[in-house]
Amino acid sequence: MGRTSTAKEKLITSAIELIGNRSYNAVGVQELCDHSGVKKGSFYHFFPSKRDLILEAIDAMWSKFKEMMLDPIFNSDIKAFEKFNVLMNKSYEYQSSAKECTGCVTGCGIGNLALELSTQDEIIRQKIEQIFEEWAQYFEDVIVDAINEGDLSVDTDPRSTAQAILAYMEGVSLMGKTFNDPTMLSRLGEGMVQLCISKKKMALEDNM
Amino acid sequence: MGRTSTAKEKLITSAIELIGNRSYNAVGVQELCDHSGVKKGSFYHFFPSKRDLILEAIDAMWSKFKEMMLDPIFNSDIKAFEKFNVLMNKSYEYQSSAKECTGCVTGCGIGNLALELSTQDEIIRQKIEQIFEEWAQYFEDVIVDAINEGDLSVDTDPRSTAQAILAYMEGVSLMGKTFNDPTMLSRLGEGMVQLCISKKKMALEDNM
DNA sequence: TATTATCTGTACCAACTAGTCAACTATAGG
DNA sequence: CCTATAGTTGACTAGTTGGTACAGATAATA
Repeated sequence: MGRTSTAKEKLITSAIELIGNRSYNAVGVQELCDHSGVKKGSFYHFFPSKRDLILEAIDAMWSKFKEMMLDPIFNSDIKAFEKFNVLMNKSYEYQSSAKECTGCVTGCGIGNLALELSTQDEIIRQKIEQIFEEWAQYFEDVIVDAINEGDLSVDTDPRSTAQAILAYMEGVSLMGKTFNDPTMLSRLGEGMVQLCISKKKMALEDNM
Repeated sequence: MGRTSTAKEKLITSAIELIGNRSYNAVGVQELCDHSGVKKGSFYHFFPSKRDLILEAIDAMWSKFKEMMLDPIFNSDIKAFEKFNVLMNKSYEYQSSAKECTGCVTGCGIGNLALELSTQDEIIRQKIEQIFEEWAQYFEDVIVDAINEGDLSVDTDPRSTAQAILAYMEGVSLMGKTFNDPTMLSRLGEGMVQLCISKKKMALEDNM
């Protein structure tokens, strides 16, 4: 019964694109509507508020990121350790094409929203916190694998190492965006592996 | 001649506080004026636009950060390597008190603005790029020292290592803000040192 | 084909936005 | 003490913001 519509999907897509390129507060409801060819009445038919749109857009971004980046890499049979490098390379390619397309390195859409909104909207903060937790879990699993394969010291703390790598990725994205230079991602990408070295191993090394 | 005024300083201080806690676009000129007890007319007497205020506020933030954090640490005679840990600890303390005071980990004020405005305002982007360049220089000098003191392999690339450490700091701040948990800074702080280990040394280690 | 839930278009709103302006006041320096 | 100058004030604008109201259009189903 009733009619069907693609307005909701179009609005979410536009939100990811426009807000991803600028910021949540810099993009208005009207612009979102114009860009997706949807009238305001439809906007508020599907979303109680702009905030509800961004909430759904964040979910969509995360799903897309998992589907296109994390799952293909982390479910593959690449050597555990190498997965981080592959992820960084894919990120580099993504930011490169973003720059060619829009003139700007846009960084990590989720990280951008995290910094903009964490102190202003507790629900959004919690949502992104949960995403980061899930994201770090991908890394943690790989680190555990690497330990089991003997590529990483048994003294490595998988959880905090995973968080450190995620922090580093976000930091590198931030630098890439600030310098508007995608090569930052590939040049600094190597650091990810270094974050895996445990302190114990470093101590051993000191005595070499 | 004419009268004197503290309005300009008060506005800059308020901008650092309010925009630092929320975001550039989330804080209006009126609120800035109310918070600093300055009338709008005076605002536009001192600043041609809101954007000009943030430009000066960024300079003030950076000066204050250098004066209170970077200079005391990096001009001290602490062992080169240890300086990174001291910086992270001081950052942890700063974010802890921010949380006790406002309820929120605010992260790095400069990094926050970088992500919010880099794609929207080229001048601001360049300003922050330059700040990051200067900031990384502090790190680079220390790394060169550490190499000379024999604490770091001669194969270490000081410049890209310095950038990696800065990226990591910014990423850890982002995580701390997203999790609203200052202890993130101290727990992940150790990773800074690991980023200094050169690949050559890692290769040696692999053959152990 | 009629029904009915679903969706769309338009006109609207109050609140807020950054920014303007001219009249006013205080004071530093001669 | 004067006065040029720097700073203050509050009322004002024009445009935008997120959000609302609701009549009318549309199409999936029965």
